[in-house]
Amino acid sequence: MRILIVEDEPTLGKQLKSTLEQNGYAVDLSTDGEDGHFLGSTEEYDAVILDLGLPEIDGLTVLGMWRKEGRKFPVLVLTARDSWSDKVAGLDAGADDYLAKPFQTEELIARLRALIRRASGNTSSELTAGPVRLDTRSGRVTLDGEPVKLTAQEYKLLSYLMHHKGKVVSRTELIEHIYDQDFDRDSNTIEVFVTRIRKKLGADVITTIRGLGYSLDDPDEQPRAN
Amino acid sequence: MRILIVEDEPTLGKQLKSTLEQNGYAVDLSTDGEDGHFLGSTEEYDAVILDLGLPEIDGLTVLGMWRKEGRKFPVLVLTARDSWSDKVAGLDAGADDYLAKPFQTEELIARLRALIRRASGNTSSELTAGPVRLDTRSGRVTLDGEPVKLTAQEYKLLSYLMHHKGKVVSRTELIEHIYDQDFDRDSNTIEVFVTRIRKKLGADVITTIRGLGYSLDDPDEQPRAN
DNA sequence: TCCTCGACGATCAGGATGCGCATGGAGGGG
DNA sequence: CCCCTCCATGCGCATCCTGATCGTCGAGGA
Repeated sequence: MRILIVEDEPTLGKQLKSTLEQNGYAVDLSTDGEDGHFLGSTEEYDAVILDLGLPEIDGLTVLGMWRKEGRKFPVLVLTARDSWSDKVAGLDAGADDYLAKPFQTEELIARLRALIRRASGNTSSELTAGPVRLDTRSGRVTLDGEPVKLTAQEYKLLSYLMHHKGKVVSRTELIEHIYDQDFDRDSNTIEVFVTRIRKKLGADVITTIRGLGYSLDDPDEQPRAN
Repeated sequence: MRILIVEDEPTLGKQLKSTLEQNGYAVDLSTDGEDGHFLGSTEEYDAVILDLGLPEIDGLTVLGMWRKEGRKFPVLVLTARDSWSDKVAGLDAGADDYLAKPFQTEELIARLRALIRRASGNTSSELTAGPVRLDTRSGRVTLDGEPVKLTAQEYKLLSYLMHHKGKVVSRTELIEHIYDQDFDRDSNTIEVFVTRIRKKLGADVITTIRGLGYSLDDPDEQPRAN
C-alpha cells in the first residue's frame, strides 16, 4: 500500500514517514501544497494524509482540486484541535476521516488501516482467500492456520492483491502501489515475488492472466476453476 | 509499559513515579491538567493515573476530552474523598477504575496491572509463550520453570512483547512504550536488548521480521513456522 | 489437427545493499 | 564500587534486485 503525506512541518513529516514505512507502507512525503497536489494527481496512492495548515496553497484547496479532478483515494485530514469550521469544510471538500493534532501515531495507523480497508470494500481487518488468511492488524499471514513467514516485500504484494481480491491487477499497478516514487519500473521484481509467494502459499493462490496481470481469487466464492 | 501520572501534588506525584519505575514501568509525570491532557493526547501510554482534584482544569474534564478525542488507554482515577458523585461522574466520563485517597501503593500497582492486562486482552496475570513464563504480579520470569534474572529494560521489553503476543511490533512502537518522553529515538538500544533477552531465554523466543519489527510467537498455539 | 513460432511469464543464481547482530567501552545511577 | 544502560563500530547475512535462461501459452498457417 502506498501513502502520500502532505505535511509542511519537516520533523513531523519525516517521523510519520518512517513510522509508516516500518509498518509496511510505501510512503512519499511532500512538504508543500503545490508539490503535494502534483504528486497526488500523477501518482497512484491508496491513501493520503493531508495537513490542512499548509503554506501557499491551503490543504482544503488541494483536496478540493483532487476531488474535482476525480481522484478517489481516501484522504485523512490533520486539523488543528477544536476547529469545527475546518471539519465541516473538510467534509464538504471530500475528506474521509479526521485526526486532530496532536495525535498518537498508533491511532493514525489504525485509522489509515481502516480507511484503506473501507476503500477496498472490506469490512474486517482479516482478509481471507481460500486457505490463506492475512491479518492487517498484526501483520501476519497463515496458510490453513499455519503461520507463514513472509518478507516485507512479499507481504506488501500479497496485501495489495488481497485488498483487491477477484480483480485483475496489472504489473504496473502493483509496482505503483508497492514501491514509492523512485523505483526503476523496468524490472521483473514483481514476477520474482509472485514466484516466492506461490512457493510459500501454493501455486494456485495467485492466478496469472496473460497480457493483463495477476488476480487473486477466492475459491470459496468461485467454486469452478477457470 | 508506559504510564502517565497526572497529579498536582508534587510529593505524591514523584513518589508514585519512582515507585512505578521501580516496578518496571516507564513513567511520565504531569502536575497540571492542561499539560497532562496534552501528553495523553500526543504520547503513547498503556495506562493513565489521573487525580481528579486538579487546579485549572478538572481531572474529569481532562478525561472527558480524551475520550471525546478517542483515546482508549485505561484510566485509573484517584479521588480525594469517598464522594459518590465523583465516582458516578467519573464512570460517565470513561474511567476504568477507582482508588480513594489515601491508598496503599501496593493496591495502586495491583489495580494498574489489572487494567493493563485487561486492556491487552489477557485474562491471567501470568503470560506464557512456549517455555517462557512471565508473572506480572511478582515481576519474575522463568524459563522451563527455572527463574531467569532480567534487568529492568529487558523486563520492560519482554513484557510489552508478551502483552502483544503474536503481533508484529515495530521498533518505534517499542521505543514509545518502553521509554518515557525524553529519549533519543535514533539508537540501536532495542536491538541490544533483544539480543540480551535472546541470550537469556533462547534465540527463538523473539522472531525478527526484517524491515518491520519483532514478534513474539507462542509455539504451543502455532506449532511450526515455514 | 498438428506444428511452428513469437511473446510473455517463470525460474534460477549471482551479487549489492542495507538491516540487524555482536561486542566493547563510556557514562551514570544505585 | 559495581552493574546497568546506552552508544559506536564492524561484520555477517537475509533480502532484494538483476539479467539470463528456460518454460509455456496461444495464434496462425499448412
